[in-house]
Amino acid sequence: MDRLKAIDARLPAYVRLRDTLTARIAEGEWTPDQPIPSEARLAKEFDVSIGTVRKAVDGLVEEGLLERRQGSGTRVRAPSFNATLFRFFPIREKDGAPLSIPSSHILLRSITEAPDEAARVLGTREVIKIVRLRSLSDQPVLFEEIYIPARRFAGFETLPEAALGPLLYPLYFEHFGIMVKHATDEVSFGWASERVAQQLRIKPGDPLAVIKRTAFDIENTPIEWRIASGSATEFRYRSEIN
Amino acid sequence: MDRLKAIDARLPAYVRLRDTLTARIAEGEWTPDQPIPSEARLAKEFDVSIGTVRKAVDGLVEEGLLERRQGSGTRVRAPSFNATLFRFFPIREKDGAPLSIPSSHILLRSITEAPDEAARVLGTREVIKIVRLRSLSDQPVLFEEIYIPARRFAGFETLPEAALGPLLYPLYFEHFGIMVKHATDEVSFGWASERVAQQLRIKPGDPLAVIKRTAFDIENTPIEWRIASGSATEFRYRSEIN
DNA sequence: GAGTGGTCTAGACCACCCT
DNA sequence: GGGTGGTCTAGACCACTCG
Repeated sequence: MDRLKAIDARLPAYVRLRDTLTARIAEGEWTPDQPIPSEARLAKEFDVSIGTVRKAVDGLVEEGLLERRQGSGTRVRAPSFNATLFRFFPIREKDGAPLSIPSSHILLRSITEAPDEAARVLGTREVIKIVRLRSLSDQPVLFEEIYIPARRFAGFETLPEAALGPLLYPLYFEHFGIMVKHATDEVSFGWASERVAQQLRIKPGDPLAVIKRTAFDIENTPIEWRIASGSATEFRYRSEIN
Repeated sequence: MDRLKAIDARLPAYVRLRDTLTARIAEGEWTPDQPIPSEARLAKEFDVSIGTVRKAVDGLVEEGLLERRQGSGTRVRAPSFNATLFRFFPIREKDGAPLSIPSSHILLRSITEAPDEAARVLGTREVIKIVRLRSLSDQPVLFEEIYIPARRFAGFETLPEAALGPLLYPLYFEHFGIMVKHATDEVSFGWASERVAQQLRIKPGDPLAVIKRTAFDIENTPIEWRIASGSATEFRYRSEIN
C-alpha cells in the first residue's frame, strides 16, 4: 500500500521530484557506477529550476540514497552496511591494537517456519533461516538467527558457499536486487541458553546483550528480522544527543 | 581556544553567518520567548541574499539551536532535555498504561574532589557532586552520580531545595546561564554494588546497565560528567540505522 | 577545457500566524 | 492585513574532477 502512494499535485515541487527520483532509484534505473543526470538536465527534464532540483537531491542525500561529488556528479550510494551490529561491541583488541576484520561462519541455511515475532514483522511464515557466528580474530562475538521471506529470497538457501561473504546485505543486493535502506535495532539484556553459551564460549546463564533487528528495503517493506546475542560484559555503546 | 576561532573570510558566506549567529545565541542576545530578526532583516543587516540567510539558519535548525515557525518567526530553541536517560528504560507501566512522569530525589550535594574519569573530562578536580535517585511512580529506576565544575556552578550546592526540580539542565540554564547543547552517552554492563543495589531495591551482584554521560555547552566545553545505573533487566533501547 | 556540483543573488508568490 | 517563514525562479560565478 505504501507503494501505491500517488503523487499529489498539491505537494511542493521538490517533494514530488524527490519521490519520483526515489522511484527511479528503486527500479534500478541508475546504478552506483555511473552518475545520475546532472542537476541542469534534471531541471530541464522536470521543468523546474535548478534550485528545486537541488532541494530534492539534498533530501535524498540526507536519507543516504544519493551521494554528491563535486566536479564529478551525483551517484546512487552503494550499500555500505559495514557490520553495523559490531558497533555494540568494541572492534579493537583489548590492548587497543589495530582493528581486526569481523569474520562470519554460517552454521545453517534452511527453509522453515518463522517464529511468531519474525512472522509478525515480515508478514509471512514462509522464511529462510540463517544461523551465523561472527568472530573477531577467532574469538566468537555474536550469535545470530536471521529470517528472510522465502518468496523474495528464493534460492538463497542453495547459493554456493563461495558466494557467501562476511556480510549479508551486499549479497541481498547483488543476488536479489534488494537494498537495505534502513533498520531498527532493539537492545536488551538477557541470559545465555546452553546452545548460545556453547557457541560464544561462555557459560550458560552468563549475561547477554540481545539485539533484535528489523531491516527495511527502499520502499520501507520489512525484508529481514534477526536476533543477535553477544556477551553483555563486552557490550559497549556510544550514543549522541542534541 | 575553541572560542577564539577567527572567522576566515575565505569561508562561504553562509558558514560565516552561521558562526556569527551561533556567537550571538551563545552570548544570550536572543532568548526563546522572542523571535530573532526576520530573514529579510538579517539579509539586510549582513548584506547577503535571503537565500544565504536561509542556508545559515537551516544549519542552526539542524543543530537544534533554532526553531522555525511559519508565520510567526524563528526562535532560539528552549533547552528541552526531557529526562533523556529514560530513553534507556521503558517509561510506560508494565501493562502499557499511560506514561508516568519521572520523579527525582536528591540524596547529596557537596563540593568535593572529582574521581579520575570526571576530572579528566572536566579538566578540573574542583567539582560539585550530586547524587540522585530517579523513579517512575515510586519505583526507583536510575541511580546517578553527577559532577559539575565548582567554578562555573558556584553556589549550586546551596541552592534552596525548592529550586530543585526533577530536571537539572533547566536549572543549569536558569541559574548559571549554561545551556546543554550536546551530550554523549556510553552504555555498558556491570553488576550492582551493595550501595547501588540498596537504592535501586535490587540485590547486590544483580546485573546493571551503566551509562556514563559527558555533557557540553554551546561552545563545546564539557560541563558535566555523570555515571548512572539502572537494572539491566529493565534496560531497553531502540536505535535506527540508515 | 568541458562538465559537474557548490555558492549566491534578487527577486516573486504562497501558506500560515497573529491581532 | 501585515509580517513571517516556505517554496520557487532564472540566472551567475566559483571550485573541483577528469580526460
